[in-house]
Amino acid sequence: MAVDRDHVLRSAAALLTRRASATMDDVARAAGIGRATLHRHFAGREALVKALEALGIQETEAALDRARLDDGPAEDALRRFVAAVEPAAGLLAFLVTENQLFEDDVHAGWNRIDARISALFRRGQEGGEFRIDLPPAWLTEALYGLIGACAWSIQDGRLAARDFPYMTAELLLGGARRSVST
Amino acid sequence: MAVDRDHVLRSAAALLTRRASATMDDVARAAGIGRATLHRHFAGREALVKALEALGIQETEAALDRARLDDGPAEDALRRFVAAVEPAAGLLAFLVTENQLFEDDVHAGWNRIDARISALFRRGQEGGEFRIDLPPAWLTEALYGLIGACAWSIQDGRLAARDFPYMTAELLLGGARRSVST
Amino acid sequence: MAVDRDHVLRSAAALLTRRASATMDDVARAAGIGRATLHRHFAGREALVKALEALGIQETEAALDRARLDDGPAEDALRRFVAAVEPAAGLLAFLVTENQLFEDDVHAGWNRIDARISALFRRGQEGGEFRIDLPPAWLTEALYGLIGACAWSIQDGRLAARDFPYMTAELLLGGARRSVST
Amino acid sequence: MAVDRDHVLRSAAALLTRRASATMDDVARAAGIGRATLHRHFAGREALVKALEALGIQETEAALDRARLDDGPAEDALRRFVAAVEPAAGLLAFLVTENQLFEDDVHAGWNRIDARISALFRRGQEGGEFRIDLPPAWLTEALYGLIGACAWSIQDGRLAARDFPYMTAELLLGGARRSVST
DNA sequence: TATGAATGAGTCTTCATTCAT
DNA sequence: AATGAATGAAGACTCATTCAT
Repeated sequence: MAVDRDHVLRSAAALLTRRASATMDDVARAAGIGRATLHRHFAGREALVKALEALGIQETEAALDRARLDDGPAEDALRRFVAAVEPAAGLLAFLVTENQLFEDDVHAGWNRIDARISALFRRGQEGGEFRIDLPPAWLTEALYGLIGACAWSIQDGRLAARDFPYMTAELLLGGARRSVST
Repeated sequence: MAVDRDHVLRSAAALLTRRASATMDDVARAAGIGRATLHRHFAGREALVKALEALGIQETEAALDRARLDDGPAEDALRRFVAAVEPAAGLLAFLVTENQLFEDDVHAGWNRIDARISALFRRGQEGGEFRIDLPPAWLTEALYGLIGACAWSIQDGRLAARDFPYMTAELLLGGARRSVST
Repeated sequence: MAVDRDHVLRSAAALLTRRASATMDDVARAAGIGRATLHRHFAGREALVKALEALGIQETEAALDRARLDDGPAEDALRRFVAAVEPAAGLLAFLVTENQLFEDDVHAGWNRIDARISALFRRGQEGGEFRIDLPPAWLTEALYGLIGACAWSIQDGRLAARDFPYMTAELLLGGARRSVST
Repeated sequence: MAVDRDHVLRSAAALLTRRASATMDDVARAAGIGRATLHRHFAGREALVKALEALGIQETEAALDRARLDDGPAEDALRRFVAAVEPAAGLLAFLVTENQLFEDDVHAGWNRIDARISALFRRGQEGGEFRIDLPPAWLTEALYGLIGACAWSIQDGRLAARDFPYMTAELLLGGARRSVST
């Protein structure tokens, strides 16, 4: 009964996102296997974290692909991305808080993601959709922050997962202020 | 040469906010004292973290007080709070990511803060300033997320500290979209 | 090569009886295992001491059982007990000097032992075998003291283990004075 | 208000006899002074212990002197010694359990005491007062054991201090058995 | 392959001791 | 002389990792 490597990764992501200091023992127990078996799947803690990072990068980039960021209004593209990235929100939140030991390929992947999202905001600014007093880099960081806040709220049961795209996109796009023209 | 307990707390906050897994040895070195002396000031790691949490609660509540949340337009009150809380942004980010061992007084303090900020958003909604499709609880969480994102950006040098209030308040209030009426 | 928990306990007893301040490292080395392995078997120093106490209680009570204290002359019963308890003399001496953290079950066990030995002395007094000017409680304490003295003498090589029962029982029963009637 | 060095020694003896692992802090608090002050009186823990040992040796030898061991029947001499040593029983018990780091003068003192007490028992044996099947060395050890048991019983409140000489001497001399000729 | 047992490395904590006042 | 503050050294404990079955 070969233990599914992906299953281990998923449960590890869920656990480590919530509590970055979780023990390898905790991770193993969360996956329903023994410590030693966990070590057979991932050479060590570092390898596990790297695998999580790689998975987060991969799923985020896949979400970016699915969102076709270059098509149509930037606002719609952003909504598509937020909806597409929802399943990986936990992994993304994990990545955001682990922003130190990024090395090599993970760092490169993160840069690619940054660049694509920033480019989207820039396109929106140049197209007159987005305001220009908030730099794309900050809008990108803010998006990460909102995704993280949303993911944590969902994990703690304060928010329903199905509300994620609306809450995140609406706040980022329109803010809390009541729109003047409405 | 009496070591100031407050000084130890400040440097510990700066370090632990950046790297939650920092060793007691690291914390001591950051404060310029020995491990044993650190233990004289804080009975153990747990006591240190609790002291940090208490400080974060305290400073955030002080910022809420200074912002006079009940005075004038809710939007202005929010701006005042964001500006007032800026020095404690790192502590606040630390609190947000440590969302587990909240116990007793810290939990109570956090609830007080939550209640006051939520009440501000509710006042804004009832006064017609804020949109009503985003619940106050989510707006509150989003504010935490933005403050955290901002604090991390500043710590990593991607954002200037003096831009904190504007970036945070503007995004939260107006969003990225270009205002229709402009 | 599974390390026997009982073997660890035995060597720990031998060491701690001799030197109560022995390090966990010392205990581990005496058992031929590493510090961490010792911690796998006993959650901590306190747990180890409690296990030793429990073992001492258990072996002493077993010796009491084997000695059939209620059968025949009290003097013979006492001789049987002293002979039966000899292998556990070190543990008993350890218990006597650790007379503080007795809690819960250990305390209860110690009380049971006290009661049974005191009852034996009382039976001897009531049967006319033992003098009545020395209270049973003191005779019991004296027995502990003699057992301890004997155990220490053996450990330090000043006395042969096979002489233990004779030396202890003879002195306790007859004292140093030459018997008048002999 | 010069703190009395002897007072510190006395309270330290009382504490360390009860709990050999007591902290220097505990010792200082028991003496009503600060840790640092304790260190002004005794260069270190080792020095304190050595001072205690020296005091124990000194008081025991003084008791031996006062008892005039060579005068009259050995039995009476033993009674005199037990009575004389009663105030130092706690110190003696401490010495008995600390039987390792005896070095130099302390060891020599202990040997002197051993020799004098053993000589007393030997004199009793040769004079026909004491039985000859229990070697003087063991009788000496047994005396220490009984003194220790008595001291512990007194400290724990299970025995009155004024009963010490009778209980100890009677048991050691006559044992528990009812004397035949009585 | 999976796992209980064992352990080296490293962190946390305490204690005896020193220092500055 | 006495003491609060500071700390080096050492012990207790945990965790990631390896090994034998």
